Amino acid sequence: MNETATVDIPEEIRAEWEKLTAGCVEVLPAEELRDRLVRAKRERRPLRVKLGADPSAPDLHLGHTVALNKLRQFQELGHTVVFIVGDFTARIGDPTGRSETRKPLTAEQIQANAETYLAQLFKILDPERTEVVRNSEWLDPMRFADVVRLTSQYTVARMLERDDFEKRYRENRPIHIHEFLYPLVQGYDSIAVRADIEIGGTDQKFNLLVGRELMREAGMAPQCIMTLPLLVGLDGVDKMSKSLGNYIGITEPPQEIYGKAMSVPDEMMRDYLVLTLSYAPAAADELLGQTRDGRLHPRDLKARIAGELVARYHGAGAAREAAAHFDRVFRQRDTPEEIEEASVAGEAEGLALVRALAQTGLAASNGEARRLITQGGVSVDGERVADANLVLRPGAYLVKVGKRRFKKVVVTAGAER
RNA sequence: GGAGGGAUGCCCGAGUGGCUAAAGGGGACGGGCUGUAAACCCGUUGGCGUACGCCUACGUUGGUUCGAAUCCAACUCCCUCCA
Repeated sequence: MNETATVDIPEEIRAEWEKLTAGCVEVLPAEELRDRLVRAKRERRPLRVKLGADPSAPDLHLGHTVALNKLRQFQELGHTVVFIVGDFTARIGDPTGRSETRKPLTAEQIQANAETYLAQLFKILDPERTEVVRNSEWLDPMRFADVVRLTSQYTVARMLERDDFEKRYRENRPIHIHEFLYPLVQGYDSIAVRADIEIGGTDQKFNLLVGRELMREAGMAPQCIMTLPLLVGLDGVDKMSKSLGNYIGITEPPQEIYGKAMSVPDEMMRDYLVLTLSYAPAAADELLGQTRDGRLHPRDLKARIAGELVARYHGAGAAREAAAHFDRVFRQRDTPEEIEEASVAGEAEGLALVRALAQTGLAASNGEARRLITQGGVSVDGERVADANLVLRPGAYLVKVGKRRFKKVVVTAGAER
């Protein structure tokens, strides 16, 4: 929020301005956004705020919610969200980056994904103020001549300005021609939905700007763009993404959300407060200040974040339960209230613990089970197991692996069949 | 059309005939400590067997050899450069 600070904001929209630009990295151009907000207010005309997403993976995680939260804030001020389901783009499969080539999705998969997507979307967005459109609506009917016309509005040199293209070009790594089409298609979407504003992560800046160019070319007022930080994932290093496994999915069970949130590095707490919980930056800083001068324990602040995240997606009751569960299992090292039960068949004299672990899924293989025992990671009925050759006689046992995996293992005598 | 480079375990990446189940890093997992599934430190990290051991694995197929990830041939895929 650097350059926006220099813009004069009239009193009539001061509060909204603060709210809407909170957490943003860039607002371009700030004057245009200001003017649009003022005009919208005077004319009582909601602005159209665009966000597009390819329904390639059906589950939303907190990273996605950063932009959605921002859209929600627009809605709270009366504006309209135009959500574009990139069903056309998903069909082609975006090979951007060095991630392994994404297999193109079938129409059915896209349809199914889009549906779960939308269902999750409205956990955050207000359906009353959301228009959902699919970009196949206007991309499917395009003829090749239309595509050529679109491509003629941009140059290779300008395309190469995009960071990741420039980098790959310089490093002699492949850039596929159709990747050049993506920014153009995204920009064309803006024309199709007559966007006033488009928001996206900082990695989208280039594409968002292309939208401006194309709109201007088309004789429309170019959209304003707002970029949001990329939420860093649980590892504290890379952006949150499903493929990196450092994510918290919004449909995950309460205990998972809570636990994963507790594993977020301390330094990330501010981002989580502002970006995932929509705290005003000043309020977040106040809390962090308290942790520094000892009035608030960092752990307690993190617990608050974890609890509020659970509450957001599962309700306050679930949040309390998740917190209680976490304290019980991880702080007091106690056993959880509910433990999954698994039954395994043994011989008359029982079954080797190693096998029991492998067969109940507590270990991936006998070898891993043996390793876990050797490393002191397994306990049975509260006793740490030292002997890797321990045999469980028929009966029921509470088996714990590591710090957080429990299972009630029932060993039955006499092999079935 | 021509020339060159490459394909290794979950990922990255070393390894150019036996000492290589394969260096190193990342990730993951376990332990210690703690404020937590933070941070930090230590350890483990193909499968099967209690174990000497056996099996599977270095793009695919075949070959050379007592012995190959390492040599040869063909094939598949990928990348770069010149035109």
